[in-house]
Parts: sequence; C-alpha cells; structure tokens
Amino acid sequence: MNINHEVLNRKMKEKGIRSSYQRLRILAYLNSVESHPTVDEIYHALMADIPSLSKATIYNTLHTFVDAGLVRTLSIEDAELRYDYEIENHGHFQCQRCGSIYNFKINIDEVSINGLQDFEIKEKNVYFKGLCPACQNKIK
Amino acid sequence: MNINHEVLNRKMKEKGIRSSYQRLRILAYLNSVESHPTVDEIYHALMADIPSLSKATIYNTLHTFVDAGLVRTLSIEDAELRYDYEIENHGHFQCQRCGSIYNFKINIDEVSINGLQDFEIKEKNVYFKGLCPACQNKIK
DNA sequence: GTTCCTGCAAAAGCTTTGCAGAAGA
DNA sequence: TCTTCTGCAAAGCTTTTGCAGGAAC
Repeated sequence: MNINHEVLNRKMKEKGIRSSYQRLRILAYLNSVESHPTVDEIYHALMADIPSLSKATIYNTLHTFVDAGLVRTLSIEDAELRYDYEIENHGHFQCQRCGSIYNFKINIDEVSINGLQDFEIKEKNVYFKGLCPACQNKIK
Repeated sequence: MNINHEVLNRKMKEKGIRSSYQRLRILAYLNSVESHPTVDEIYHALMADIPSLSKATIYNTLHTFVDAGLVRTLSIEDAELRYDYEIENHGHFQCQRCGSIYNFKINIDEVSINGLQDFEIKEKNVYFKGLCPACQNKIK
C-alpha cells in the first residue's frame, strides 16, 4: 500500500468510516483526478482494476463520504451529481460546449450581500458558465 | 385575459415562441411564485385549473423557455431541477433543514477571481446553504 | 393548409433499497 | 462473534421521446 493510501485510510478512520478496499479506491480516485467525476465516470475508471465493483457500492460509498464531510457534491444543472474531493471554498466553471468543469480561486467573503441577516450560512458555492479557451478556438 | 397575461404573451412572441394556453399558464405561474418550483410543483399547482395538463408538456415548455432565455434552471444538489423566472444575477440560499429556497442580493462582479483569464463567462451563479431563521428557532 | 403543440404511453437514465453472503473490527 | 459492507436485482423517480390528434398562424 502506498503512502497516499495510508493517508486516505487515516482520513476515513478519523471520520469514523470503516475502511474497505472499495472505499479506499473510490476515495483515492476522487483525490487523484482534477475533474469532478460522476458516479458513472468513477465506475468506468475503476472497473478495469475491480471487475466485481458495483454501482450501488459507489452510490452508497459516496453518500457515506458526503455525510461524513469527506467529499462534497457539486451540481451544475446536470442530470448526474458530481463529486468533489476539495472541501475548501473555490468556484467552478462549466463550459457550455464541452461540459468540462474547471476550478478557479475566488474569495467570496469579500463580496457584500443583502437579505440574509438572520440566516446561518454553512456553505458557499459559486459556479460560472460559459466557454473554455479550447472551445472558443474551435468555434472561430 | 388580464394585463399580466398580455405582458407574458408579448414576452413569448418577442422570443419567437408560439403562444398557447398551457405555455401562458406555466409562465404566469413561474412569474407569480417566489419559490423556485420543480416540474412536479408546477404540475400540481396547475392541475386544478387544467385537468388535461400533461407533465410532458411542462417539461417540453420549460425547455422551450430555457432555450429562449425566458427562464433559467437552478440546481442546488437536488434530484429535481428547479426553475427561476428571474434572469438577473442574484444568489440563492437553501435551508438544509426545510429545503426552502430564498433569494438574496449579491454583486458578484465586485469580487476578485483568479484562474479564468481566457474563459468567456456568460453566467454567474451563487448559492449558499445553511439554516433559515425559522429552522434555527425550531432547533433551539 | 401548414406548422407546431399537446397529451398519452412507453422508454431511458439516474438513484435507492432489500437481501444474502462476505469482509472488517 | 458481531457489526458493517458489498454486489445483485428490482423498484422508484425524474426526464425524454414517438406519435396521433388538435390548435395556432
């Protein structure tokens, strides 16, 4: 087992999640990719190594991770939910042509808002939509 | 036909959408409610007046509206899409306890971002999650 | 008259759930 | 040993699609 896997196993135990091979591989995959994969993408990526892997297991595992605060969901008007290993505040940009999702840095706390005086804010999300550089070139 | 309906009919024609009774009623409903209804909510709200109304018609109509830029979709990690008559930039707050969605004012353009130098941004969305005032009181 | 919309039904796709066997603590 | 997880299958939901009849232009 490589060092990264030990770190991830420790993270799971810290959150009170029992470790298993499937859970470790799913978490490691989320941790390794920059995209924000759907359940289907995770499934196809791991199927080669874990032929017995079931989609239901991926759904269950991701719910466990989300409930524990280990990963979070991200939805940008998609039919499928996407999952994000990063918990820290950052924005997401989705290209309307190719569908790819990119991260960007944003300090949302410096912006002024109005109308949430008595609300308890626990999570802030920002997502932009438009055209990525590659797709702008293709359209020209 | 009331004045509001005339305005909405004109709006549809401006966007090149053929008018119909169902479309008018769906658009009027979106325009009248402050919530951000799902297809199912729209369906149940209009069923009493239009017993023959089909869900497929609502789906088709909303796609037509979205494509024309008359309404927009809004998704906050929900299984169902929600629809929003407001096109202007504003933020959405969803209560994690009761699920209600509230609008708030935010001037997202005043915040600094990093990492989207060559991207063409067409739409900016902000959504927060947490507890609304009513649910904070209930928990205490 | 031609075009496009509606409603029904069926299909497709994502997600959840029940359960028996297997694996982890 | 006891608890919890996995994988399969089936079910549940949301959304899409094909088509005949009807409404809008």
